[in-house]
Amino acid sequence: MPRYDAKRIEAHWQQYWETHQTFRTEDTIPTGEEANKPKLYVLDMFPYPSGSGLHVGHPEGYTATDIVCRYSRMKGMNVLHPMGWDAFGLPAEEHAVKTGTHPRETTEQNIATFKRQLKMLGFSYDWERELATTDPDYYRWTQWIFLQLFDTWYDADHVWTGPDGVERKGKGRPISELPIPEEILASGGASALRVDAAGNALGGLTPNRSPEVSEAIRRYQDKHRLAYVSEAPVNWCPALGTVLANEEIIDGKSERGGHPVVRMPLKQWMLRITAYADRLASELEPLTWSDSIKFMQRNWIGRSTGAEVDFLVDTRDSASGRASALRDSAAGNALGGLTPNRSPDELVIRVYTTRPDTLFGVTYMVLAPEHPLVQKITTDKQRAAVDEYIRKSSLKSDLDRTDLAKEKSGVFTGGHAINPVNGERVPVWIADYVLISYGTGAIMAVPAHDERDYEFAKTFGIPIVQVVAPAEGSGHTVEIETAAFTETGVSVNSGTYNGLPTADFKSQITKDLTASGLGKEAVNYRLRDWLFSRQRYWGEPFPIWHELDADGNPTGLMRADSAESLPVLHPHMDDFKPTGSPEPMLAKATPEWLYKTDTDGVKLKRETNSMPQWAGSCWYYLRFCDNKNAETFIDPEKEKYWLPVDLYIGGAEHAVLHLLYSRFWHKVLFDRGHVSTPEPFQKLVNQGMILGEPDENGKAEKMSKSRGNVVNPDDVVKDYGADSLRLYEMFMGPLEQVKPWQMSGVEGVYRFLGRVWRMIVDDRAETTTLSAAVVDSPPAEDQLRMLHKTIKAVTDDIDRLSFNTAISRMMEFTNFMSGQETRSKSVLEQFVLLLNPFAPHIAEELWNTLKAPQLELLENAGLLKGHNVTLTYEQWPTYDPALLVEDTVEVPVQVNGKIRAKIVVPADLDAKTLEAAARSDDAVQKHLEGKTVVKVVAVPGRMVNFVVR
RNA sequence: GGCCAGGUGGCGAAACAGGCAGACGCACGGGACUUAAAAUCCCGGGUCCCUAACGGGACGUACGGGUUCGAUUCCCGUCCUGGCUACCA
Repeated sequence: MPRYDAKRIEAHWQQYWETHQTFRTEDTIPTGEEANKPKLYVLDMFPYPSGSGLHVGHPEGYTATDIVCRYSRMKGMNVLHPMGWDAFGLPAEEHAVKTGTHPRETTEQNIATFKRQLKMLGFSYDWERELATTDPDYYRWTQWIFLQLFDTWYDADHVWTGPDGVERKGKGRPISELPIPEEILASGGASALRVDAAGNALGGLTPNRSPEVSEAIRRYQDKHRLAYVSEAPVNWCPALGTVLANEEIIDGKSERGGHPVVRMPLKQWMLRITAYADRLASELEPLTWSDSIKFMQRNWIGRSTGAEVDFLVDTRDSASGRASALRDSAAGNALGGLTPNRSPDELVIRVYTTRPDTLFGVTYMVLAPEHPLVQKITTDKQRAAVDEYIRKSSLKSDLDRTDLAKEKSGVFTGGHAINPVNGERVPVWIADYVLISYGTGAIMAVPAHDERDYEFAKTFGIPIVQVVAPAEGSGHTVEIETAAFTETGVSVNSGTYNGLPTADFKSQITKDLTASGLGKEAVNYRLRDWLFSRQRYWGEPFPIWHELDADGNPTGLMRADSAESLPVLHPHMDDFKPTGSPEPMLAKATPEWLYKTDTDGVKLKRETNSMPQWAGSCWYYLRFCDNKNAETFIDPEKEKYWLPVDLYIGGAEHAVLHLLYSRFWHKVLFDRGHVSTPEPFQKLVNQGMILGEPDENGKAEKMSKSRGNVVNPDDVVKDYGADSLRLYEMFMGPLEQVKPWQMSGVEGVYRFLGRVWRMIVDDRAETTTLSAAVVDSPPAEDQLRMLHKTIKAVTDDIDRLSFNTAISRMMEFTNFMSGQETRSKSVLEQFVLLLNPFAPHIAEELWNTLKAPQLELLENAGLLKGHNVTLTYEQWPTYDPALLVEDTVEVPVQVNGKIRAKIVVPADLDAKTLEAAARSDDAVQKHLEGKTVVKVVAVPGRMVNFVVR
């Protein structure tokens, strides 16, 4: 009993918190007195409950948020601090393939383990709000949000003012409000059919419209939805049995497991995140996120501005041998004399460039091997070589393609195109350094001013024409024989444009191209639409049906499940083995699950893809505010009260994926009026990774099973207790920094807690009683001053999430106080309150020991209630600034910047007197002897510096 | 290659606004208590030099320059480490 017994104390208080629901946040929005409390929503990135249990990396962020929450409760805030499980995902399904255990069973076991471990660490979560993305009550609403995406199109020109009062351009609107082009409305033969598309929720169908027109409208709408089906080359991973998003592929291999990935065309669900690219980039600005994360997001979105330029194909050497459409006058005029109203059989290569000012330097063009024009412009002579190149590059995985990055490859198609600015005939090549998925899939190559083009031109002996010269005084030099010049400058060899600075040239040529119909300003994004379907079992089924014709073939038309019919549950399955083909797992479901006939007699087949793991994590922070609501995904009042998340802490590995997807969904919900804030996470902090224990060379590596350096929180808690683990993880160093684990450091904070214990408790007594040194009398002045210094330091440190320094200040307090023969009880009580956010179990125990007489009185009077016992809702200590002022200070005295003496003077001594005091010091005089003082700098209370010669 | 973050004792680190570099902790050394050990408590410490000692001096925050009375802190250049990204036209 007398010794600091972490195990007993922690078990007792965890039990207490549980039975008294100490950390329960009221489900209703506070009213009356309570409404004056500021709200604080503090969120952890919820974990994937893996089979291996909690890792010491998890409690790092969780402890940080827990400190903020416990501190804020004591500051009188209404705190929301929930926890849940990102529980869909491949490992549970892979386990099912191996053992036949249903993924739900594995998932539930893993959740139980995680929950036990988190409770063991004493985090102050409101467990009433627990949720798992795999709960039907949860994914019902994931499916519902998908239907919102399915029901939304992006109106890029719509100018509107959101509930936040900010004017925006571009809005997600109901698909029923999508304007239908006249030619579609007229396509059914019925002339001038007037349609009020806005009036109809379901596909804009009106009874007086011909079936052909209705179908055309539906197909048109389907092309504009934020959730749409597209057939495109995607990343198929045979080992995982699923397609993967670009974001999930690293160096041509799957991020999970490192399996090879091949590209093949497949029909897949896509989410139109590119529509929100601009807003996702620009609305990042006001958020309190680290610059590096903002930068990574902006980079991922990769907005660039430039121009699209049309190059007419010179058909005289095309394989088809068609009559030339090229006017021979082409070369005559500045802009090639090409007229905008071209004949339909002319072939045009449209390129995207950020440097339209280098158009005069184009010496060849490149199409991506997959470009649709390749076949048309390839000459018979080159056909064999071109086909061979296409075949080879299609076989290459992305990995091979990047591996070969150093060596440029490509083949001449035999075709030529006409440079619109000077009418020159330029050869057209294909090469895999041009990607079909970016820009137009074709480039104009300017070897003189682009490194990649330069390298390619050198490899294949293509001419290099310099059209930009360094601006005068820029300090740049050009040696076009050895390297490309990629800087901006002044144009040369560019006809009438000569002498223009790059920026001016860009805007001028873009204007001229636009005027002649040969080009236009264009914006491009690195960001691609989000591939949203997977072929696995353990993910959310899509709430979508495909219409079948009389023969049972899909017509390409779709129907959505009604919101009321959700959730779409998983079918029962015994066999979880991947099909080995891109055929989804759910296609193996029973016919009852797969097929139905709708009320209008149309046969329907279920969508058998499932959603990716990102889906559930895109909106969980919303559901925490109202996790039991059966009517809607979140009550609008609760959403308004709790959102946005005030502090979000998690690993930097989610810098672009989860955090971008989540923001995208949130913006769609915002546009559709379901949430009131444009952004979900106001402040974001990334904790640094915890590395393994350093080896004998002092080198620390990432924890991993294969290195055998994984630290299990269970073991640490067993040996030292949860308070020590929490304290150590915060004491290691700054939260955001990468730092190595050192078990001896845990020992150190454990010793500190022992000192705190003995500072207050008599560790030789039979029961937990106060140390004889603790006296119930007014504190001595130095104790009081130490306390107030500590209160200020700890408070300031928590406010800036500097937990390591907060702990060291509490250590200083303890070192000082332990040395005092009598310790004021009131001072110790205040200190225990400061300790509480960091080491809550021992703090509760000490608080109750210090408060025992008062508590006993209350108990005898029958007034003892839960919140009288726990210190959770005690007021956070405040400090008196007057007590922090020292009477005297030690001031360093420098001579020529070198410290020669330290003098003790009254703290408020003015500069003149301070200088005199410094000058009279013996050591200073010695250094001033025989020298001339040219200048004296005296800063009251800080320092004195004599400048001598 | 590009971008971001960082480089301070044997180690993790601190110095928040240009003003005493190394708080706090670990490891280490010495001492007390003990039959002994553990636990606990006390003391010590950047490096080098001078001194028997008290004490004193020089150097020191990756490296080289600069601004300043004064630089770990600001500026320029170089090197190294970690992270992200990678033919995005």
